[in-house]
Amino acid sequence: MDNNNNNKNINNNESNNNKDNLCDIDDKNKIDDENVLYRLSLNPNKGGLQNVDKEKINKIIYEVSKGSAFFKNAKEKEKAHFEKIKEIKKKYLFLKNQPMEYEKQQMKNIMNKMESDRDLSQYIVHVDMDAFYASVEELDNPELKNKPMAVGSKSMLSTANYEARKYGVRSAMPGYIALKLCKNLIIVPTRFERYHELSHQIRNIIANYDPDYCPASIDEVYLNITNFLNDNPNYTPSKVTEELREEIYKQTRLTASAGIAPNICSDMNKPNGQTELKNCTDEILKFLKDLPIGKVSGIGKVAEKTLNELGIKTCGELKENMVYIKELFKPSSYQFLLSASLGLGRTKIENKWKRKSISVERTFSNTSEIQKLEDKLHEISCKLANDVKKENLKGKSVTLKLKTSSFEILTRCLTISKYIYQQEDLYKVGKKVKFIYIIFF
DNA sequence: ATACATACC
DNA sequence: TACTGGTATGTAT
Repeated sequence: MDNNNNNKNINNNESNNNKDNLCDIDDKNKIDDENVLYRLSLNPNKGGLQNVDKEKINKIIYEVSKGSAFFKNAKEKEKAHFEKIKEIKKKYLFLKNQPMEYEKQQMKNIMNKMESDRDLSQYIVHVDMDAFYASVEELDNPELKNKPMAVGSKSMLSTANYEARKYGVRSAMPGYIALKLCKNLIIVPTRFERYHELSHQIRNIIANYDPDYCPASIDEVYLNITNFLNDNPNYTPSKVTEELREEIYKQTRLTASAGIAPNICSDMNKPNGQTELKNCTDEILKFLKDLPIGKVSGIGKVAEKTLNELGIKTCGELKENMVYIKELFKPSSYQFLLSASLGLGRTKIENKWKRKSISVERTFSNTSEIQKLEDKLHEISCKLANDVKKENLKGKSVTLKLKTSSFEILTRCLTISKYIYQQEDLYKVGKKVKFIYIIFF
């Protein structure tokens, strides 16, 4: 959903006060609140909120959050990450002083090989609905259209309409903070059934262009229009995409944005409307050169910061530094970053999704009363048994997750010898999962 | 196999 | 008053 969009837009422009100077390791021994705010996507320096009084908004957000347990927890995590970064930086400085001639040549070979394997034959489109939940609510209640409105609750918002965004309200923001920013904000509760209904409708339209489309979330789909283009030679990729978006609008009165690219690097960024990246290596590399790494799907706040601290801010810089990345990161991270730096994604769209887990979680007010906790366990085991039954599933590994009042997450897992699916069994195993241990230690 | 962190929407 | 909920994957032990 647009969660991601908002976060990704808050990217690092010139605002980084760390100067990514590799010699200032010791100066940066302290974690200031600004770092924590960035971790929470609330960095006062970063934008993403056009035409708004950023300073005022960020001040309000900071004032509301700073003393909270939530903020403290984030600060602890930030500290831990900072220690990790220090280690990586040390190694990096060492490597920078090595000639690395052999490794550099090797990296060139690897990249050349990957470049020659690049598949430019496919046209992949990524379709993403605009402010989906909020747009659906406006659709069903047009009175909301010109008023600041968000979908969710006082605890958490899923998405906000554009009117609300003017005030700095956005997805993944607690509703009570949003209300501080915009006291007239209307908060509408979620209606998942309705969103799913429309999601279905939209997918049916998309199926006309690629019956093997792949849903990425409730409001996002990948499709391969190569066959459609072959069957309809009078179309261009952007014409297909335009028509597809128009068709969605005609049938649902909802708008969508889309990216067109030769592989799934189209999930790198999604501005409004549609953007086409031509099936041409030079175009791709040009596009990537100045693309902030944080825009890459799969690089979140933490990885972005780690790389930024190494002086790597764009995919172009990432590509130049891959020799070092190979040494500094674990193999799978290295592989991922290498592909990202070259703008290589999957060229095939697989929609044979198989679920690997199913879960239910609920947040409740602080308590250490054993009875209340057991009641909660009962409640979630009922919901879980219900969901499991609906999908005709069974499993033999049960994980219990507990969030403390200080926002620490504890998990304990128990794998048993036979598959279970009934509520009573789920509850029993849930209780066995070192439950007492979690609570008291 | 288990615990925890990160990422995405 | 109040910072979600669901799924996947990576990393460390």
